[in-house]
Amino acid sequence: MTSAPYASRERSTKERILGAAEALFATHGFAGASLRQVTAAARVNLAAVNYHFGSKDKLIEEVFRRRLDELNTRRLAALAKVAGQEDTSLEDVLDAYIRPALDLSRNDGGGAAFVRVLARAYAEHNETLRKFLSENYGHVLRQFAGEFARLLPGLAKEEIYWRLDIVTGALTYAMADFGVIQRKNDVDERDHRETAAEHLIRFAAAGLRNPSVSTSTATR
Amino acid sequence: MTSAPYASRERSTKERILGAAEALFATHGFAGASLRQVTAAARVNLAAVNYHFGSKDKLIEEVFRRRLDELNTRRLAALAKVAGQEDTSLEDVLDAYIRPALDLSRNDGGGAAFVRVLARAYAEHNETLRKFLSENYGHVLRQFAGEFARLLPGLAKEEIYWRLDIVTGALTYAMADFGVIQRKNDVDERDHRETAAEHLIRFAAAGLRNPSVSTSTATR
DNA sequence: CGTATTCTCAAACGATCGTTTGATTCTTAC
DNA sequence: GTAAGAATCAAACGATCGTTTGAGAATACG
Repeated sequence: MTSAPYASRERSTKERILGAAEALFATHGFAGASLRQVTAAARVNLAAVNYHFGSKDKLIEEVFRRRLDELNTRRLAALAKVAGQEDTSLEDVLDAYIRPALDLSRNDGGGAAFVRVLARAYAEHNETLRKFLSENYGHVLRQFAGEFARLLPGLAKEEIYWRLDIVTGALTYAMADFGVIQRKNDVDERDHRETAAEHLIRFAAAGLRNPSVSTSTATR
Repeated sequence: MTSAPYASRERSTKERILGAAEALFATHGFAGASLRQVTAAARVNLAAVNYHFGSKDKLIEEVFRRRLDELNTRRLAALAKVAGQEDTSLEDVLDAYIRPALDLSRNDGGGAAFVRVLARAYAEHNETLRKFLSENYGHVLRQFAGEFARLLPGLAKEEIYWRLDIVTGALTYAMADFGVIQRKNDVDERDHRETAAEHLIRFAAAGLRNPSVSTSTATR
């Protein structure tokens, strides 16, 4: 049909591998999911992974690149709509940061799994992965930090990075549905994530607005 | 010397295994750290793990039980000092929740590693582990939720669990030092965690105090 | 058409995994 | 001192891991 060889399968071999890898990495982790599980789920030959991607590590990187590029683009696009304007609120910027991740998690079948994979990446101490994420994620974080600095002139730049770090951690945690609290069975997964995002935005906004204090113990 | 057989080593075989496992699980994850790595780091024989613990899964459970019991006890003790009193502030209760984890992370050599292991447990989807953690962690969370409910009469019980879930996620994230922001090299690890705890307490308090809103989109 | 290239496939590679075995060494108790 | 028990050890078990191989099937291109 198109130019793809061995074509006219429902999806190409590379895409099927990426989809299966994403789902299995989310469930069992990078070390816990084997290439035999991945290729079996994708209904492709075992050797296809090393043929199309070179190695398991390269496959992991490709799983990230596919979604992360889109997530970063959406976040920056949402930020561009509100950045620098007078009537922009803190909630608007936080929404630009959180909403794309929420949308990603419910658009197609694989997005929800990727959010969990993203949380894995933070938990894994893999230096290669950390470096890869920092390169693709760092400039987005920097742009958001710049806008937050504009809206929060009372906070030092370093303080903003601190708080943004907490927000990102809480976001990753909430989005990945790693809470101890298990949602009721009659509540849909979408509603669950939507509610989580609403709470998180209000929570984060209140935390970011909190005025900075001098270096002392937090209590008493 | 004492009653321990093969004794008068610096520490017993079981404790050496637990310590080495804790450190390696924190660095490489449960699936990523092998028993050969663990036993080599502990300078014990490979078969010692299955002899003393029965299996790798049982070893993982024991790594958690050792620290989690102490963490839960400290948290409940700290909560008991401020619970039910008139002049208790939200920051006090949050401090009772966060401070023990901070102390644990810097007391001895293994505590800091365990906090990272704890974060791993949230990331791992292992059902056995989740169940184990829920059993040892659930009643503590419930007691804190009760005290928060007293201090925040305007919030529904379910709303409090939501926000506490976010706090726990952010705490785990911050404590495990999983941020993208890397601290300056001249800042000590202890100061780093202390600063993180201060930020987190102020952040969480502001987020918890935020009045509840009706079910609508968070922004606009 | 025929040749070249791309892709798939079954099979096997060596390495490593968790676990088990059986002999050996140390400790305890009478 | 000696038997019973607990702990350690080297070695091997079968299973699974990521990766490689070489032949064969499907496609592309002249």
